[in-house]
Amino acid sequence: MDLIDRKYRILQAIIDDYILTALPVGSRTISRKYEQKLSSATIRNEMSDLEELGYLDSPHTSAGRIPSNKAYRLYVDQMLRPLPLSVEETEFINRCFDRRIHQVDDLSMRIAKALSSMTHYTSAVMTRTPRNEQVLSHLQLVPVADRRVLLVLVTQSGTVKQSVLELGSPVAPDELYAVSRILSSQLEGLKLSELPDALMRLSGSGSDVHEVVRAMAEQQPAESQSDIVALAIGGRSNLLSFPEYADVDKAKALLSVLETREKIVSLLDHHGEMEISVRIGPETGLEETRDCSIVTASYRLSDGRVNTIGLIGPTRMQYGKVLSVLSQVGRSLGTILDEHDGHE
Amino acid sequence: MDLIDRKYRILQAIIDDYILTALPVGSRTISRKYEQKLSSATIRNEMSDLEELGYLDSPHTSAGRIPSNKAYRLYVDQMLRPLPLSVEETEFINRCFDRRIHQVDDLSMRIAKALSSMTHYTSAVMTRTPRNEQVLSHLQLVPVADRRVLLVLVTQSGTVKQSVLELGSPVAPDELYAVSRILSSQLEGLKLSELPDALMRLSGSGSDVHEVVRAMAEQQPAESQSDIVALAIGGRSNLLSFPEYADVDKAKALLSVLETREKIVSLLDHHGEMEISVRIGPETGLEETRDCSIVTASYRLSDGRVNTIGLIGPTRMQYGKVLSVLSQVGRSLGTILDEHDGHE
DNA sequence: TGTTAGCACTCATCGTGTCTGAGTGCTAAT
DNA sequence: ATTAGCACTCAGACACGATGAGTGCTAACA
Repeated sequence: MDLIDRKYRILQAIIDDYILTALPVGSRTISRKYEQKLSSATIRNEMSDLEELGYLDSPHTSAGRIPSNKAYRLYVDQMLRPLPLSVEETEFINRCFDRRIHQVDDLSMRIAKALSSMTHYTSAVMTRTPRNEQVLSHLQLVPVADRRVLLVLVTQSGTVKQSVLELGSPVAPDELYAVSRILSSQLEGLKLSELPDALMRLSGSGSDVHEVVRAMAEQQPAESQSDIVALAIGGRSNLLSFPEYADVDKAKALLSVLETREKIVSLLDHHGEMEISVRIGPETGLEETRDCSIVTASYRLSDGRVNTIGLIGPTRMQYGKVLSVLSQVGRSLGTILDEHDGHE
Repeated sequence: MDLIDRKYRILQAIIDDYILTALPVGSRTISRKYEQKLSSATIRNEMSDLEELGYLDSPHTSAGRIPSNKAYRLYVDQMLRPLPLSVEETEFINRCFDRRIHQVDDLSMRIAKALSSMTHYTSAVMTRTPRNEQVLSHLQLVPVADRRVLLVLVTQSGTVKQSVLELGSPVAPDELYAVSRILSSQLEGLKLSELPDALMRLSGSGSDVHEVVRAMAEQQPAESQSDIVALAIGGRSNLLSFPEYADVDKAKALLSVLETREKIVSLLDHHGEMEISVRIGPETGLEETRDCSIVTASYRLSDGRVNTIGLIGPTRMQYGKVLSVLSQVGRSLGTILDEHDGHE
């Protein structure tokens, strides 16, 4: 269904205006601000057609029209002119990455803060480290109590994973360091997914080693299936500025979702092929976000980790800006992380 | 200024009622629900006195009274009867700790979730690890790029700290592992605060070691002053249920504070001697929280770490319940962490 | 002297009715 | 095909009075 040029332009004008103001837009507005050659009556006819085609909704008889999800879809897929970032914005992004990144652990948080402060939406930064592609770089046991040991696993991509082991019998601290060295040299270089098998093979060793191996083997199955997922959320309170969340209950429902780790992850995980994905309304997959849009950018790093950054806001989102910001930040982040990765 | 018994009881009734309903409470309500021996007129006289004494405010002429901060202070300090937790609640808390704590990293988050789901307020869990009391247990270098190295420090209390070093000249991965071993054996057992000095002494060693030592020494000063602070926040959206935040702007202002790490830390850090502290309104110290109350419980663990758990809500907080929950959870948490700590 | 009944007064809230203005759809003229 | 004109709709703003929960004060009472 091709829309003839004029309808197309009018629809675009309506969407642009509504994104800006959040107010239903009427024929007169379009005629004055966007299509001065045409009278409001003409616009009215076109709008009526557009409504019939499913691109517009009217909240009630005598309010203007608002774009439907179908309209946003069209807008994102075909009407979007890339909005170049301003010099200030580019500089802002660069400054974020420019700084020496000494604290790895809060890099995600810094990016999330930057994303949300630039766009005024809520941002998420997720790094998914697939367990079965990660190679163990070092293993360290730290005594915390008689029968309790902290196990620290460091992978070659720099991910650190801690867990607590419950030993059947106490092991002296000095012994533990010896065990650390033995296990570390035995297991280094293996993929995390190979650990269970390797542990099986080791279970015949000296008694202290055996004890630790047993404890590791015991907790391994529970963990080995799931990837390691690091998550940072920024600018939650930004959502409260939008008139669509003037109703506190709506706001609460949405913010609750943003407190549930699994839900956020499910929102960020899209299984499409695209690097950048825009999901509108119900496409987001969750009931609670049926009138939000989510834009995500995903990059697979050379060590198998997948980095996803995303923004969530009302369907009336500034898609142009959001897309530019995400792709720019995504690019910078990909570069810096892959450099990190030894393939600079 | 001692309040005679009756005034005292009436004030208590007013506070109780207001905490429950959030509605200004009138003389008639008190006379019917709390002091049936007295007529509303008598209550009126007493309330008038209480207002003059600064314990009550009236929003406007004909709208009942609401407790002032001074009243809450008195309430917390003198009127509070400890509210025992129900069986279900105690069990709920136990279940949180009962579970094998394999994932150390999300213990805080689990506690925060539990606190906020039990109280319907917003919770915070903070663990402050003072750098100068922590003993290094292991040091590991992981190559991430030619001139970039991930430094992982593990302390004897099980805290893991990562940072990225920028090397002046590239070091081969194999070399790096050798350096790891050397440095680890040299530095193990030292306090983190002793690292800078120790690094000075080591700077004469082999060239690769030297390079790493230099990079560590370079970033050390920036970090060595500040403690390592881990923070988890739970139930932010709970705040939106309270009528005091029906106004989205107020809600936004408060939620913004809860997105600023430093502000949260400043709210949780109180320098009193008490294990449990209740701060009301302006006592919280931040402009943005001038009509909130914050209750915190702090426990110093035997290895020097300080654990603080806290709840934030409107000044009209259920102090009784909050205090019981916090002290119960604090106790359990202290136990489990100190057991962790080798002193089981 | 402390307590209470009674009364005048205040003021937020709620429902009602009216008005206004932005919007639409339709029809007839250009 | 476009537009001017007109009747119609409907949310939002405003004014108005009624309601009722509250107060303070005074005078009577135990």
